[in-house]
Amino acid sequence: MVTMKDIAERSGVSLATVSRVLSGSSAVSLDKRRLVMTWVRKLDYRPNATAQILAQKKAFLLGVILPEISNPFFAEVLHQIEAYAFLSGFNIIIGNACGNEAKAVEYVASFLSRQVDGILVCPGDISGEAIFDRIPASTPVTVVTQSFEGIDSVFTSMEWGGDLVARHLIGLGHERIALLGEGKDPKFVGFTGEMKKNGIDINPEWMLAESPWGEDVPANSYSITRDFFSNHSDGVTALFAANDYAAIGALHALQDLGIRVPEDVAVVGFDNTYLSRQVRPTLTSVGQPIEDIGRIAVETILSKIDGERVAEPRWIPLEPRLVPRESTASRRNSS
Amino acid sequence: MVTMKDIAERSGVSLATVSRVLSGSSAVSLDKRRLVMTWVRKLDYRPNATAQILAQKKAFLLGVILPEISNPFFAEVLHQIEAYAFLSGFNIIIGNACGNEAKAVEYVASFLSRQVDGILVCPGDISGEAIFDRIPASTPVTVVTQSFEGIDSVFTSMEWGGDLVARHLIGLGHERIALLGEGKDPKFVGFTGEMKKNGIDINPEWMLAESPWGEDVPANSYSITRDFFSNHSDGVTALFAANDYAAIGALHALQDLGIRVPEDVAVVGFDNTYLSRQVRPTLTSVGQPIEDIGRIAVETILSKIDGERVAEPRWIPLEPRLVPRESTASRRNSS
DNA sequence: AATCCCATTGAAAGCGTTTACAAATTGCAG
DNA sequence: CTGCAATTTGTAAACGCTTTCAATGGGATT
Repeated sequence: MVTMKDIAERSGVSLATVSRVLSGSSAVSLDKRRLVMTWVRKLDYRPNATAQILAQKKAFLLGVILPEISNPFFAEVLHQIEAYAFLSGFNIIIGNACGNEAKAVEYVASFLSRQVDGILVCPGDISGEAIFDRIPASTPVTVVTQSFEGIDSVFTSMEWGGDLVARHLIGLGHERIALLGEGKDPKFVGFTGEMKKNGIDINPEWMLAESPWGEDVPANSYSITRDFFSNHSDGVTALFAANDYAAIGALHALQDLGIRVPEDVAVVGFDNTYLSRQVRPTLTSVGQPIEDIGRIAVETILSKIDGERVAEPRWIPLEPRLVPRESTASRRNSS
Repeated sequence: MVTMKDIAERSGVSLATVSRVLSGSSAVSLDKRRLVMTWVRKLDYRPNATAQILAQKKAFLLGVILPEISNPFFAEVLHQIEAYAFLSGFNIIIGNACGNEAKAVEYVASFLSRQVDGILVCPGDISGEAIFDRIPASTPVTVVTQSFEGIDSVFTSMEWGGDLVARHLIGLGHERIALLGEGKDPKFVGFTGEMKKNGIDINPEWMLAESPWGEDVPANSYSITRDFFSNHSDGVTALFAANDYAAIGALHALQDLGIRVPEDVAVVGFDNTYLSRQVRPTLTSVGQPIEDIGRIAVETILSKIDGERVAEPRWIPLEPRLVPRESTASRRNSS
């Protein structure tokens, strides 16, 4: 490997001068600069980032903790983070927690040891506590995709998403709407709140309870939906599922019962996964503004890295987007 | 930050002794060892990985170049690579090329500058040349997911995948089979080869040409398939698509024409994406052994990092898996 | 008691940068 | 010319660790 020392010797200048030429940190006479650059090119010199980090105490490295890379949503978040970090000259080192808190903690330790300039954390289903406890105050952190007490957070407001669905369905004339998921889910809270504002109450019996994150979500929601609509459908004209997987299970259940979507029952999913575009009928869904999340998360942490100290943690809720598709096409037109 | 020097001072021993205790590289008397460890714990000492890298010339870092993280397939490959790297104590630094060769090259430069121990490259659709040219022979590389002239490669044999499809369809009694994709695609080469071995020729007219990687693949394959089957379906009883996206477009086309799948026409996809499980009917597909790819890729590069020098590059073709689903259910049972 | 060996330890030289400080050179006003 | 500031350059000390080499000391061996 060719080092600065080699360049210095060939050019007959000191190490400091070479460093100055390379970094542009202070003026160097034109002739020496040219001389040095000539040798830099001739020997194809590449700086050793490790040595630079040690000397400068700046690594241009961001650690990213993810709950599960192979989940397309987080893969996309990572993609956006990477894109914006790249623009700012930062590299990304990843830690995939796999729902394993100990692994996440170990990754955090690695990151700190490697002198990362900051850590972005997508906690996913593991509690953040253990992670944040091990990050010293001197290392910037921001939570991505969720909000966390006392820590800068960039996330989508799920309540807001529920609002959007409510307004969308109200606009289409629906008043009797079943919910598929967990009642305390913020999106349902937002949804019922917005409905109530419009004088519409959601019957608690239409809350088809299901954990949206377990194994084999589509199959579960299939059977739950099938049960509901074959027994006591109760005049329900729309179904709002906690996510696209659940929505698709429901869709299949309705189709198997001979219930037409959207003519008889409209279906709304959540997350706007690419499934929602592939299924028939295509599925109305609510998407997170992933690009914004990534960009703003990176901006937030870079501003802290650049020394900005803000008194209190910033919570940045972002607005989701409703993407209307066939599964909620207007009833007037279709039936 | 507390450094080894602090530990040394508190314990009243030399830096060298602290280093020896921490690394276990050579014997230290029990009392000093205990003394040092006491202070290590008391001060919560954390080694500075950057300094270690500089001194040891080993970074325990793997660079991974990906064509597109948000593609679920590559996300899963990354996941597996991460899993095995983690077990060996290696961290992963990622570079997302986004089909942009210049970006890939820039990432490679970053990685080298950071003294990564090795680079795993998924070239995707960009030509590897430019990348490999910039990696000095001293840095281990292995290609993942594809094979590349003169470089260690871990990949799925697509010919083999074509074989599997051929045998599967033959076993179900199909003889007139349309192909949806590019004729020179290795999987089709494998397929036609295996068919020929069984005395079955594929009519060139049944080769429904389509680029499987462009924009809006499902829509394209939809119209191509629809054209074919509405005009001159020619007794074709099965369709083998180059990937699941294309297969799903075809599926919808057939359904819209009132052609039953699998009773009238069987459909086989490729890649075994999670779409294949969600679509109705569920889609028979051929999956890559992603876990094996990740594991073997990591094993391969680690063995090179550990100094193993093999004369000639290793090409490691892996066997794909055919996953039979509803779209090729036996015709005897169904019709 | 002298010799040798081994286990333990410390001093110091790296690893490849940056940077504070000082020295040398230049230009220019007095 | 002399003095002074500004510019350019070099020296050397960090940065935090590993590792070579030599030194020390205590047994065991003769």
